[in-house]
This record gives sequence, C-alpha cells and structure tokens, in this order.
Amino acid sequence: MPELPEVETIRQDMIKKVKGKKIVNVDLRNPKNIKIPSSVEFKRGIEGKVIQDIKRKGKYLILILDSRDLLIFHLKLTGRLLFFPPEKKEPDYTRIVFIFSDNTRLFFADIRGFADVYLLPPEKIDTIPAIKNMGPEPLSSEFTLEKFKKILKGKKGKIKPLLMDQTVIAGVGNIYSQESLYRAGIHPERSVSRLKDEEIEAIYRSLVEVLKEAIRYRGSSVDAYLDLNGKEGDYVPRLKVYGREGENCLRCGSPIKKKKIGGRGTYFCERCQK
DNA sequence: CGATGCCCCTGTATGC
DNA sequence: TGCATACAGGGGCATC
Repeated sequence: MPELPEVETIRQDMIKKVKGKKIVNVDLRNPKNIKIPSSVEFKRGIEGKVIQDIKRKGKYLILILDSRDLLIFHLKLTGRLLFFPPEKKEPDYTRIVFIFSDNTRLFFADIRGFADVYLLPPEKIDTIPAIKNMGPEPLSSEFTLEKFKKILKGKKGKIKPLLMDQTVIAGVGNIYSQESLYRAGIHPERSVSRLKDEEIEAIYRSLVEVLKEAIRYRGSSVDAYLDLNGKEGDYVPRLKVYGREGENCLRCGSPIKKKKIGGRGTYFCERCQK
C-alpha cells in the first residue's frame, strides 16, 4: 500500500536509476490502467522520449519527459514500479514495460489493477481531480503547525479519516495516519472539532516525524509494496500499532484493538490513545 | 454541497 | 485437505 514514504522512496531511487534514460519502446501488455490518453497515443507519446526528472505529489509519482509531457502513476493498493536488469526474470503481473536505449527496463506491474497511469501535458495536470484538489505536502516548508491548525479548524468528523483525506493533507494513508495518532496518544475516533491545541500540535509533530522516519527506512512493505529494486521496505518492524491486533501495546502492555473507522481497518491502543 | 457507502479486483485468510 | 466465501483497500462516483 504505497503512501507518501513509499512513493518518495521510489522517486529517490528513480532519480538514481532511470533519470536521463531514453525510453525506446513501450510494451503494453495490459493497457487497462492507462486512464489518459488512448493506449496508441500513450505509446506514441512516450517512445523516443528522455526522462528528465521525477517528482512526487502526494501519492502520485510524476515522470517529466523531454517532450514536457508528464507520465504519472498512482500505484493505489498493489501497483509496483520495478527497475530490473535485462538478465533478471521479469516481474509477475507486468502490465507495461518501458524499455530504455541501454536495454534496461522499467516494469509497471499491478496485481489488482487499481493503479492509474496518465500521460498529460503539464498544463493539463489539473484534469486529475485528486491532484487539483490536493492538500499541502506534509513535509514541505509550507506545512507549518499554524497551517495545520487552520486546516483542521471548522472540520467535522473523526480525526483518522480526516488525516487520510487527500484534500486535507497529501500522501497520508491508512498506515501512517494510525501510526501518527498512536505516537500522539490520540484516539482515531476523536472528533476534530474537540481537539485541544496541544493535541493538534502532538498530531502535527507525530505525523511529520513518522513520515520522515518511514522514508529513512524506505517505507513499509504491507500488502504488495516493493521498492524499485523489488526489495521490501524496512519500516514494518518499526510500526507501533498497524497490523498488531491482539498484541501488547509497546507503551502500556494492553492489547491493541482493531475497529473499522471511516470504512477502514484501524488499529489503536484504548489505554494510550485518548 | 457534504457525508456515506458501494465499487473496481484478486490474493490471502477464515470457516466448515 | 479442499473448497467456498469473506475480507482487504485508494479514490471515483452515486446517492441521500
């Protein structure tokens, strides 16, 4: 389940591995994930182009081509981007292969097929509503405590679904929203409107810390996530609540609970998170 | 217009 | 052991 830290890890590796490479061939095994444009235009728009840079917006990975076009991926639940040398067996569930002029390959693979792929000129990036309406990047300098307080002001509902709302904050998903709230000692069902200032501050600091830490450990391989080399991230052993239902809370020892909140499975400690 | 819930899909976990 | 069914989930979309 790639969230901000996982997509950022892929981005950083892509800067090292595929930036500057020329795509000579696009092999479409299953074009279903391509939302815009048609598969014919997609192939024609990419072949012969050089990857000039790789950016990230929330959970979207954006490859900038020398045609100025943007090749955009949202990996959703089971999408993968894998850079394998030619001698290595190609990944399972491969849907698109980008073949470079030096015969190395970038594979886009996806088990469940939810991932989205786009090729767009930069001025049309806002045709993707989730990008147009995206909230601030939590690791950018514009994301200050004051800004966070302002965002939460007037919002209704429970804090956990709100942290996952991409129009509120970019890139935070099910794993890191829960880890942040655990670290902050805040119950995921707390009403946003009733959070005290110091609690908002605790959530803010926890969120930023958890995301930075997860990037440092190259993300969490929960579900299908693998990095660009096909390796798992190192953060799963450092997750404090996610996936630990019934296990003892690392802080107080009471068993971790699991509950559906906002339609998503949510882990928390009843005793530590108030 | 905001909140809620269904849906896309398939590997994995659970139940009998 | 093996089969059938439930469940997981990001974000788009329909619905109320």
